[in-house]
Amino acid sequence: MSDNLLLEKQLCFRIYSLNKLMCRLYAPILKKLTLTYPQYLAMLVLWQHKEGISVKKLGSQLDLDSGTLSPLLKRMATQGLLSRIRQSKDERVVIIKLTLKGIALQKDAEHIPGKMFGVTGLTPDKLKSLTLDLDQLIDQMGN
Amino acid sequence: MSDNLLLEKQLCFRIYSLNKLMCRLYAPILKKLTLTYPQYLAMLVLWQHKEGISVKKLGSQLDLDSGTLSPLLKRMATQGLLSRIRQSKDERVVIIKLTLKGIALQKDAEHIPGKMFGVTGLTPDKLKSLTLDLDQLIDQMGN
DNA sequence: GTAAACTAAGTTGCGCGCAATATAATAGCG
DNA sequence: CGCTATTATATTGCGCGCAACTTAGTTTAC
Repeated sequence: MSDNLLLEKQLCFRIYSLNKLMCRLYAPILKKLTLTYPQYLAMLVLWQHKEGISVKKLGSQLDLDSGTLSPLLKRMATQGLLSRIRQSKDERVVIIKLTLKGIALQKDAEHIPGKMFGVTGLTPDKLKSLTLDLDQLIDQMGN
Repeated sequence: MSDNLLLEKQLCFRIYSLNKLMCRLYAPILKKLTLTYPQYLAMLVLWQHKEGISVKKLGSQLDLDSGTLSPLLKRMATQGLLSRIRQSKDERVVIIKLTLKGIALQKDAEHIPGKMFGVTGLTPDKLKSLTLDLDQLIDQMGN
């Protein structure tokens, strides 16, 4: 009976733990913007598409399906951060567009990346190489 | 307005995506063992503690609190994988102990780490260095 | 020895993440 | 044109993950 089944040996457990840690560190910061962690990730995309973006395209960037996004976006619409409008040209498509309130949140978020970078304790070079490693891994694992 | 808020620049998004990818790749394999991904992680600890372990200690190894673990362990007990017995010496403590069925599952799981390592496409050296990097990051971020 | 503080586990409620399914609109093909 | 296949979004149900709270048992301090 080999010891390959030790928790400490699993790469997946490190990813799992690190993801939880990230969420926990972001949560109190994002709470001030009334955003959850996944909502923040959605906002990152939406801030780059102030002209509006379909649920489908948003989902492909975030790697999330409509089963996750539909209720998430509905909650954000309730908060007044975005509007959900069906495209008349193709009635299947719903376009997500930030409201002025949603756009305004960007200013309050601008300090976050720098702050979190500080928390990681990484050097810029180390961040870059880790980013490359993770991208390669994500690519290899089939996304 | 700098571009620090680009999704593609975020380390946290890579961790988030990679974690989801991991779950998706493990899920079909673990389904054959009637385990979810978090349940599998719990089993890794339990297979190393066949004499039994308290919910508290299990939680500290997995970095999960009783709010997550209690229902998870209850479901696993329902499946007949483990027993939950209060310690007479200290009635607050519940000891989790694998059943014969739970112990037997280990044989069916032994092929998983090797299989998943193959999926990552990593060399043993690369796995080792990535593991060190992630451990350092987890450590720095305060666990 | 009793009140207060602490600890372990459980419960409730909510937001994901995803499988499975449903609904409705469009595209493609004969 | 009509029928099928495909596409976009939404819904349902379930298992986390965690905050907030509850319950019950133990420790501490006076």
